[in-house]
Amino acid sequence: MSSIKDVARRAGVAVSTVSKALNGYPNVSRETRVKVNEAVKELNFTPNLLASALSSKKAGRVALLINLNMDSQAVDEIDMQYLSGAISTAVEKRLDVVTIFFSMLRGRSVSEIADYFHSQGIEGIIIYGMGKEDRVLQELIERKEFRIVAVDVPVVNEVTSSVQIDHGQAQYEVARKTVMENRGKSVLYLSGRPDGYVTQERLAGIRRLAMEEGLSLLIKEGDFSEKKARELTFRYASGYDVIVCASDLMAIGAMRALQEMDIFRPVCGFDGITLMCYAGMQMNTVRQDFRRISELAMQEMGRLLEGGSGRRIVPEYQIIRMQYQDVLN
Amino acid sequence: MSSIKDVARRAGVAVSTVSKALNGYPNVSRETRVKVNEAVKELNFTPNLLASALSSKKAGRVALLINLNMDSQAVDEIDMQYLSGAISTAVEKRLDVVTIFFSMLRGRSVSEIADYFHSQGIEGIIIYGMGKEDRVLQELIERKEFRIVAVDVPVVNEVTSSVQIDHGQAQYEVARKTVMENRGKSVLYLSGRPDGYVTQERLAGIRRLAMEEGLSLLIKEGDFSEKKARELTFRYASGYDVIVCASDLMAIGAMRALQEMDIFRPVCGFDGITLMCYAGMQMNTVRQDFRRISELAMQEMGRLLEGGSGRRIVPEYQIIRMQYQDVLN
DNA sequence: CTGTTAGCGCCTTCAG
DNA sequence: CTGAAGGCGCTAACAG
Repeated sequence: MSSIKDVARRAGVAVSTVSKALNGYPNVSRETRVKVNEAVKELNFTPNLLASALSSKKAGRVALLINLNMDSQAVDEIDMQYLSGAISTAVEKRLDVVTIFFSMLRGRSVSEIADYFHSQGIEGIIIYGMGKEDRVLQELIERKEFRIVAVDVPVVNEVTSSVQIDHGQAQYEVARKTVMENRGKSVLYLSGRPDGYVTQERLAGIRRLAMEEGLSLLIKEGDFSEKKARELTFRYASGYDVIVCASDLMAIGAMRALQEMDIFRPVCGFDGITLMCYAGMQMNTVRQDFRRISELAMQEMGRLLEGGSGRRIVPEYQIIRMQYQDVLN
Repeated sequence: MSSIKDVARRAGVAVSTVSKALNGYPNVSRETRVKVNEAVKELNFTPNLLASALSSKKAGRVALLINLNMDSQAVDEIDMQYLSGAISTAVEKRLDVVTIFFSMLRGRSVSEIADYFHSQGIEGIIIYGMGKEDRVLQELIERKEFRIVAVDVPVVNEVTSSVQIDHGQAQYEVARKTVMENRGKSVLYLSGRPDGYVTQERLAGIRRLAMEEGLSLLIKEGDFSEKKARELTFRYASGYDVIVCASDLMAIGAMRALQEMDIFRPVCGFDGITLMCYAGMQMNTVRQDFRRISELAMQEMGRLLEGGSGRRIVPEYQIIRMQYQDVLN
């Protein structure tokens, strides 16, 4: 590996000049810039990130904080989409990325975590699936020591932004479609974990629908759990016309229960994960593009890292009526 | 963030002494070691990885090279298991990890890739799902510039190891079980992509079985593709007693086809992914513990990074007869 | 516009 | 066993 020194010698200039030329500083003449670039090509020079980060105090490293829930292994798809979206746009933006699972942080205090990040040269954090009760992350955000982008959580300040779809509206529309199609008058709603931010928004959406359409509505906490959804469906489904679930996994659980009970009720899910196709389920769902959401998050991170100020972003969400489709087509 | 200097001052010793104490050098007295540790605690000192890496020329960073195939989104589970296993043991071993997708390397030459890794301070690479034809990775390994652990690929040299299950034996056993249970006399085998290393080993396994049991055997390239498996099943299944697939995804494809054809043939899969349960399929599969495999890979990487020499590791594989289980249990 | 000079935070000989 | 000094590769004032 050749260093900046070699380039300088080869180009017949000083190291600092090379540095400036490479980092796009304005005060470098056309000629020298060309000379430097030639030397770089010839030597196949690639700047040492570690050194550059140490020296400039700008590592440009961002941590992807994701919450792997090992309980329901079926949602890997979402996490992979998140990862893949974030990483690919990080490459474009020449940002370094480390993946960190929530479980690695468990039991550590906020300052321990902060120190850990600092010591790793991490300046930005993208948080996926943060809970409402998560005091530690909450505080990490409040400290404002890191640029943060929170996905699906409406927390913002000078240095943190949020990226999310409009969950309330999405829940409203997908539920509305299902109810209308089936002329339902009563709805059993299986909600997410009560400490999730999205849970509240989606609840608001279904409540608005119930209000507007004069539906009778029973809300039960399904905790995003397939199992729990199944149990709740067994208990309450017979008394309601339509079942609306705050996640696909719960919808699958509800479907399973209905099959066993041998009664029919229209069910609607939410995320639109591929699994649904494999499970052979047919229902309406919002079609979330998790990859895109994550790309946006990283995009926003890039802005923040370059000194942009935090703010809230709400990208347009899109609802695609999803029918049962054989995955093979 | 306090630096090593602060610690030195607080402990009343020189920076170099702190460094030695912290890095477990032998020539430091018991007392000073204690003093240093106290100072570290009090100041909540966390060494700066970037600086330490730059200075020592040992970054301890390892890249996870994974091959996300966006075509069949159903195998995210495996990749997530890989990631999660590798990352969690990397944390234990205090190794820094970056996740890199194959797609990010496409079109780049070997030396470009090598430079990229070097510039990132990457010393080790764990390769998941490398193909046989992959000249670039092949050469990267041959260069011996990086410590490498190849998962499921039997490539080794002084600085690269391999971690894998015994695919031949596994294929043999799972197929054997299925054939015996159904008293089959002929087998349709849907193999994986021809350039995959594991494909050959599994083929050898099924061939051995056919030989030993005197089965008639038809082998077709299924390319690990659900769609292709489906087509092949349509074409050939009726003439054979049992269908053996080199991957779960293909097994699902085969099952789908059989359902549509409305004929019954026992099918056996391979990996044992969770999806099978959701798809409502019942069949024998090897139960691979991808997480564990990845943990072993990282373990081995740790060894290599500490100067251990490369060699081949074949952990014991375990076969668990997997029945159809409702995921809710 | 270009070169000189300090560091960034840590590790590592080499004297003491 | 401990401390002083040099340097890893690069950036960032500051002079020229």
